[in-house]
Amino acid sequence: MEKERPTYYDQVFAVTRAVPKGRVTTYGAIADFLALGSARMVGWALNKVAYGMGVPAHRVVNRKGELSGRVHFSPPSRMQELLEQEGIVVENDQVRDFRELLWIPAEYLSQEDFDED
DNA sequence: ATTGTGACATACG
DNA sequence: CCGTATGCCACAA
Repeated sequence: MEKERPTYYDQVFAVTRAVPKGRVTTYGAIADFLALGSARMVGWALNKVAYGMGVPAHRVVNRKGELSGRVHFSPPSRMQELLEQEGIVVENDQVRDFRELLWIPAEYLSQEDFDED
């Protein structure tokens, strides 16, 4: 077996997958939980997978609650549809009651508790 | 090693 | 609200 150390992607994927249905999180929140660098890395990592590994990337939005990453979906409207399927209301490319739907991994998960695999 | 890139965040004017 | 600047740092070439 080829030994593979956890890459930054895996961290982001794991946390993203941990986001409860009907909730959303932000790049900054994930980055903060990982305590690794910046939110940019999160979006960049998601771009590599883009739902390819079963990662609900549609639950990740920017700090304003906007679907900033929808352009990376196929089609872009896919992101909003997925969110609406989970009961999230999206208006003007922004999540309604985003503040209430926001799920911060750092407040629910522990780096010890969460495993990458 | 260096440069370019990026689904962000924050600060400033 | 908008544009600009800077920080952030993993990864590809």
